[in-house]
Amino acid sequence: MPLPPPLQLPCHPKLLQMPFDQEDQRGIHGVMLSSDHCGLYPLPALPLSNSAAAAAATVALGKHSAAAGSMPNIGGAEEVATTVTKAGNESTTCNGSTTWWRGSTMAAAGEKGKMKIRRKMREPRFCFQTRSEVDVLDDGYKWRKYGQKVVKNSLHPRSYFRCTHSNCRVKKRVERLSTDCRMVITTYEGRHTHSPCDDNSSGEHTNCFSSF
DNA sequence: CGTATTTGACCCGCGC
DNA sequence: GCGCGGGTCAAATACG
Repeated sequence: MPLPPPLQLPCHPKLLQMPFDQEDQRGIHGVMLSSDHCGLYPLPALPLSNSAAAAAATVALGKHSAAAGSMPNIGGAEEVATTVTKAGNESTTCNGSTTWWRGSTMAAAGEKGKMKIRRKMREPRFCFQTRSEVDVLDDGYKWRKYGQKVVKNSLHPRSYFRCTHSNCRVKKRVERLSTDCRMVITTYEGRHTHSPCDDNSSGEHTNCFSSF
């Protein structure tokens, strides 16, 4: 069996990008979809720091075919997307940059003493709830883990990743639902400044999400 | 040996 | 002001 394809987002990346551009920069911006093999369904409240995320679950969605072609209420409140995947983690070769995120994050935040500034800055976020056998879904980007934390009210630790691209400050958190260990919550924070293809010189990924 | 991951410590925001 | 919990750092360790 060939390697499973990268994570297929349930809608067009252009649509995923929309909330970033339309909403303010303070809160969570998510595409909150749930998906099973037969369709999409609203999500329960997610364990996000911003309680407003709970309201995100109210998005009414049709069948997956509708989601693939159009995204209702995309410009409204925060939403979360979920898809089903059994994708494994393709191990792609990093470009070898030793500065990976420091060049961007530390430059933007300054040194440690300016962490306050950095933390004040809220990045737009997307949340995906995914039924997956693997924690880290291959979305076409190259991620580097920088932390793991056991969070309260969760049986599973939360993992923290950064995009390895030198000028990309995108982060993502990955955690499993305590109520259903098969479900993985992936939260993207920030926007990629590059296409996934930039991370994979092989060009293996044809579905580039240039919008995150 | 270079790179990625792990993990304990630290920092900060927020609620009380 | 204090404590808790989430997020990040960075040294140690693992891995290819």
